Amino acid sequence: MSRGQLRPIGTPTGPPGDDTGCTVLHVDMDAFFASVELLTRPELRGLPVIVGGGGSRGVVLSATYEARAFGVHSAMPMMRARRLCPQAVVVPPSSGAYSRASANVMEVFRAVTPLVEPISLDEAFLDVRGAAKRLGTPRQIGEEIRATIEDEQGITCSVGVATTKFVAKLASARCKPDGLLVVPAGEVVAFLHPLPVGALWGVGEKTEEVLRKLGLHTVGDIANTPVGTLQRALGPAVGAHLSALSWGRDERSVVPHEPDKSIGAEETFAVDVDDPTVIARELLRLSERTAARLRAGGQVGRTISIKIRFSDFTTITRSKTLPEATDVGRTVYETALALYEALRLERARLRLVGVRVEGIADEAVQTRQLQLGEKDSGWREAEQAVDKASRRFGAGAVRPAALVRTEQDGPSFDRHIRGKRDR
DNA sequence: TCTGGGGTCCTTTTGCCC
DNA sequence: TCTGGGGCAAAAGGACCC
Repeated sequence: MSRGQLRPIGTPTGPPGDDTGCTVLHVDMDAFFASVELLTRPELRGLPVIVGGGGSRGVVLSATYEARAFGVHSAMPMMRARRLCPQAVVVPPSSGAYSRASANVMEVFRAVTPLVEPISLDEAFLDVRGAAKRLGTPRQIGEEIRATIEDEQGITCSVGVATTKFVAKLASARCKPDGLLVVPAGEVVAFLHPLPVGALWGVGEKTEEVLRKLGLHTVGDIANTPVGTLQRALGPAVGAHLSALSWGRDERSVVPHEPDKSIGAEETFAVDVDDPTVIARELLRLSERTAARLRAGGQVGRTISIKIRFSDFTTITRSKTLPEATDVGRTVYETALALYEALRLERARLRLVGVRVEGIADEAVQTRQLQLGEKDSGWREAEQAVDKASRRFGAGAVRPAALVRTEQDGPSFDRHIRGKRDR
């Protein structure tokens, strides 16, 4: 499929104002985090740059194309990335800058259509059906978006234009970086079938392996396999889904805003931990953080779950559903701690702990019976006061006593108050 | 090669009720 | 009274995505 040369621009062959039958755009920023970093550090342009945590256990969050040339890609362990590309400049992530840049590009999208579905900070689907009269064909809209973002934000993006979300997403991936690709309705099957199975949304390492054992290597192979065979190998839902995708069938529409179904926080320790006191303190911190986010969004949740990852990377979860939904950190913590203690881990070495609240609903629509002297109520008011203080004085200004670090807690505290680390 | 942190969705198992 | 099984919700695990 040639890039951007499928049809002459402006010669309608389909419905008026639409030269391809396409209605969906997928916009994907190129090496987003790394590109944002380059805005403030132009001297790094042209160099291999890797954004990622500095610690020994970090992974690559984003890498410039110069770094990718060495085989570096996102989600790769930092250790490995440094080995592959020792000359790379490693930059710690600055999440605030990414959020701001993301908000700016989302604004550009919303100027085109209100039907914007963000998938992450750096990606979104746009339904441009309603924008055609005002702004031209989907291809022209895509080019306009690309030019605007490059002018205003100084970063490039790639745009896939298609009849469905999933084909649009594959199209943007095919024309990366800094490209645009239109896949007209009539060319969907020809576009899809040569692709490797791993290109399909929902096919990761495990599924790919199952498919490989069935002798299926391309999307076309899947298309020519009976649905029943796929379903027996992969389960009814996944099997049917992949079969449909392989023929370009994807009913999902562009939905502007889906509320979160769960909110959580987790942390990988710098070194494995077996001390129950340290683990309990971490559960408290994560519970407070999660509950604060619930309150900030005016939400409550009923199911509390914890996640434990052992030093060998095996992972378990435990959950408990409460009679009443809550947004109180203390309640989240007490439930999380009880779940942890019930495991009776006997000082097993843990790599990660996490806390998550599921079954989320708007606090306003919940009938709030808790205010009538339930044990939550006192904590709730206290935590709301903390929220208020945090907004005025900054996060962490007020914390549970167990989270106030003491001198023997080590270097990170020292660094914090003394500004340097020399003891 | 040694694997982050934020999520979603699907499947299987289990316990409960009738 | 015992047993089977349908239906359901919760719990647990796992694959996957960015």
